Amino acid sequence: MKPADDVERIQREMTVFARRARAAAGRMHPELSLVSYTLLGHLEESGGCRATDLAAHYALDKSTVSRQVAALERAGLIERRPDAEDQRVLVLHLTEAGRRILAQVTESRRAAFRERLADWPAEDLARFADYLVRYNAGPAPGRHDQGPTARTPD
Amino acid sequence: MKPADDVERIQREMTVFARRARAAAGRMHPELSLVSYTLLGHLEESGGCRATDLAAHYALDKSTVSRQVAALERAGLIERRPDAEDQRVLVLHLTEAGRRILAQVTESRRAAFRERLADWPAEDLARFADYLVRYNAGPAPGRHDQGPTARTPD
DNA sequence: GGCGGGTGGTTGGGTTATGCAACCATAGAA
DNA sequence: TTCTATGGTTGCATAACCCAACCACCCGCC
Repeated sequence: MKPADDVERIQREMTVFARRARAAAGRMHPELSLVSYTLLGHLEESGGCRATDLAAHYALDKSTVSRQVAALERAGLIERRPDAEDQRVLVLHLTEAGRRILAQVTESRRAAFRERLADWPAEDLARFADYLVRYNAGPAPGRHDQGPTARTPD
Repeated sequence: MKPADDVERIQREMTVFARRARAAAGRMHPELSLVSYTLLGHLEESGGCRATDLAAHYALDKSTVSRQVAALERAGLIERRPDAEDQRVLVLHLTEAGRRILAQVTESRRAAFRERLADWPAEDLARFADYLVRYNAGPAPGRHDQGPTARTPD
């Protein structure tokens, strides 16, 4: 099979996945949208970061992230701490409640995933994850985002 | 690495991909949203299908698909042909214009993908695509969709 | 010390995508 | 025929986005 075909398959299947994941997330956890969940996950993984970092990483507008973050804060799942280095910056951290909810949803999602991935060899699973990471590590298509020296889009 | 960790990585990276793809799609092809593009792609691949099939496949609501389809028809990219077997059914087909646009966008997207996937061994590419297909082929998490004998969600 | 550009964040405004529920038409079984 | 299930459409409310305007702060430079 030609690589170009694989590229198309990748695009298509990724989209299918995304759509279903969104639907499933909304269905399973009305309290935590897929985006919110993802943001929380990112916070946990990064151990706290700025709103701008989130925006860059997910190719979202500042304002969108700002609102999402505000909602998460209102819900008591994260807190914003001023940065000592830079007064403009608000570093986002998970609260205990946030950590708890996140773990809960993660576990629930994981269970669902595990079910459908049950018959996958661990090796394939790892390789699949590696592929995704590798893919996303590259520059975003048609848009510059993320990265230490991310420049503003326009 | 534990499989559970890989499962989480997969979820997270898929989401990142989805977000960026959406952003990039909107930026590159204002005329054709990511969803529309995907629907067209599905039509081409399937050689015509019902709106319900699309909804099931992408875990979208009937109404959402109905509107998207209506928009695509207004844009002259698809046409709805009554099914001889079942008068309720409208089979969706790509028009010439639709086929053309689709090819155009596909090529453009493919170029972007190719760029970032340039240094991937063809073997990895194929395997990556296979993983995605295999993943999506399974039952949707938290929701039953698609499939010959798809039962209604609720 | 005071300016001016650049960056982090918020808010106002408007658009689009989506889901849910209600409704119509047709198919199929009782 | 009547009753139920299925394909589709439409009304309505909501959520998520993006863009642009704006405020606060950092930094280099006068």
